[in-house]
Amino acid sequence: MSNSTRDLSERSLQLLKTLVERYISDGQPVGSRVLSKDSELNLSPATIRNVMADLEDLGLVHSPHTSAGRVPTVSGYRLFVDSLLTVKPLDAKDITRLHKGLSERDDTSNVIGVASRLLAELTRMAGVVTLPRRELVCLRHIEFLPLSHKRVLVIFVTDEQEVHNKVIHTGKDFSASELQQAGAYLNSIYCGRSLVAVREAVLKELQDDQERMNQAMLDAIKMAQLTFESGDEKDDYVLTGETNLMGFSELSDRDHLKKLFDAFSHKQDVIHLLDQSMKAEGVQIFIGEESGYQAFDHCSLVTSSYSVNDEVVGVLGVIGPTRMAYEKIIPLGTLPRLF
Amino acid sequence: MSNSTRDLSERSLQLLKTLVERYISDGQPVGSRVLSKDSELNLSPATIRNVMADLEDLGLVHSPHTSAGRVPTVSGYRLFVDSLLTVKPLDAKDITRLHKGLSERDDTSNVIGVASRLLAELTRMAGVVTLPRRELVCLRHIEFLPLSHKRVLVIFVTDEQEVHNKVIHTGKDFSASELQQAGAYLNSIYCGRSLVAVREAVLKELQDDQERMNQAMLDAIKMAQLTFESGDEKDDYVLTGETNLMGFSELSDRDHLKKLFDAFSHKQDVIHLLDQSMKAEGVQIFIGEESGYQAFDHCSLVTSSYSVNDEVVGVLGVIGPTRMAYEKIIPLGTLPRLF
DNA sequence: GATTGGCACTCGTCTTGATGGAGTGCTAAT
DNA sequence: ATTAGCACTCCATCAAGACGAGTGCCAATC
Repeated sequence: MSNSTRDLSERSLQLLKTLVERYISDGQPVGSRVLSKDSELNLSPATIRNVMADLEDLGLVHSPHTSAGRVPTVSGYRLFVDSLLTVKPLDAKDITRLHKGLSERDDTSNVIGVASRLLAELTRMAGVVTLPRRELVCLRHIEFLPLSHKRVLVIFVTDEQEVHNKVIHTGKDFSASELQQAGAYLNSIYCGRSLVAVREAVLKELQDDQERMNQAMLDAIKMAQLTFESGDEKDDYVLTGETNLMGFSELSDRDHLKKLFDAFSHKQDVIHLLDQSMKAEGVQIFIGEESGYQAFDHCSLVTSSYSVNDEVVGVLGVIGPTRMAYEKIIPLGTLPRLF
Repeated sequence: MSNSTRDLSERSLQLLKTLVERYISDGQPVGSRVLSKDSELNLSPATIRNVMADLEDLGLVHSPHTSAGRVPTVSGYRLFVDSLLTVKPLDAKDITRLHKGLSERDDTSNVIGVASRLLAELTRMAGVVTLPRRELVCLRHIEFLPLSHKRVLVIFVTDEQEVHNKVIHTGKDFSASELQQAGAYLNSIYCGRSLVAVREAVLKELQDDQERMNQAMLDAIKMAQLTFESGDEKDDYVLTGETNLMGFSELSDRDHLKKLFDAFSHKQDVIHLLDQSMKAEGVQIFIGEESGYQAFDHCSLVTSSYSVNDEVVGVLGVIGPTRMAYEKIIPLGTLPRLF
């Protein structure tokens, strides 16, 4: 069965819309009587019951039991957000708040955290923002410090103020001044290039004839290679307001809650999910089981990617129960433009 | 009423002990019959009921209702852990696991995180470890990088491999090379001294006559002052295994859980609590309301401080329900010695 | 033919009352 | 001082019944 808009009369759609809206605001299965009064079509409950039966056949709504009202299914929500939703513009008060919050950012020097917190506060759900993907971001400064046992601490700064560090194992011990030289050398040639570009350049350098380089240069290149070798660099995200989710009755079941929070702390699944939505432009929505992860079965995730220098490098999103006020959440997808 | 050991007969203490042990393992109020069989004193349930009445008068145990068994109160637990507990030595398997985990640490280069995770895994509760207090830790390297708008990014490394960074606002814009000089200068005089010592030295320098310094030196000192000025440096901690706490029925109430997790993410209260226990040597235990924070009402916190260079710089701890197997948790207080 | 009112039916929730079990407190006997 | 016995209290569980909400279907109506 295809749930496209065409299969349904204007009236059925209208009813589905008010049903979803009503359910989102009340959280109770909605019956034919309320629907009859809520919708502007002057229809009797009986008529509405007929329509509901049709919608149920199409899998858009569902009855918890014989004599409860109807509740939207995932497909129902999907149709709703895709075709029926009337997005509300961002509240002026909220915009002010966003601007204010983001302008204070250099106070904490943590834009990502601030953005996540703002999302959580505004929506009273959970806010999540991924850190910019390292590879797409530019190298600004790199530096090495000696540790004991042939280990070297690498510190590198990307873009404006993100500081990363990593311990690498070198073949031999280096002195502080040797390392300083290496850093200076690498800075002179690789600064301003994206990490992925640096990685490629370094590899090429190592494959090319190494005759024209002296030992110090070679050591430097090797260390750079160790630093930027791919793989182990996990992307990360900042999640705030998780506790807001404990307030929602549909998530307050202990098992669900545990699964959800476990997913939050393992991070892997969440990262994967967010990664997926980074590929899509604009606002992306996963409703309930659509995410494919059991932990998110009763949750929806609304995301939007953000860019630095016209390059998509991360996503921000809001996590809440499937029963969320989509029309207020979706406009937050414009948040990235405020950066 | 003073709950000292002297007020009570050997027998009463013995009974209290078995009661607490039984309650910890079962989680059910324990009645006179089980107690009669559990304890090696051959006493009839009736006699035990008399003793229980005494213990109840002393506020050591409590009846949830007329005909349920008895449950230890906070004072009961307190007396138990202070005087009755027979601490079990650390399981050999666990020691192996700890050693293994800690030896792999430089893989992730995050000892704190690894320790916290190990605590959580071993206890199946929540593990928490504070980061070493910055002020007590030694400066190894400092460096400045220019940002836009009179802002400077400070990166400094303490001890072996902790990297910190901070943005400071300077009076004017500096060039990269000026900043490099400043860093070199500061490194030459302050390396190897503790942050608190550096702070003091810097302040003294600024108060002394500044005639003998050139402008560059003065700028460097001023930047150091901005970097290490006290106050805003919040201590922090790493908490893992929070989700384990959701499994315990006595904490699974939605409200309690929310309060608890809120406390975890606000951090402030937890930090304060951990700070308190840093002052005490050895293992410190907060049982239920003893912590003074409502969020922890049904939790206990077992902590132990750890040192670097014979100086106490942080604490590690385990958070779980008051009904926890104290005899297995407390020996983990020796964990710091394994570092 | 679409819409509506009416009616029987289903199902979940809430209340009530009965039953049984666990555990206590008290008292009298040992 | 300890114990056995007994009456009592309270909780948990279950069944039965009343109630309300909502449905599905059918026949009447527009």
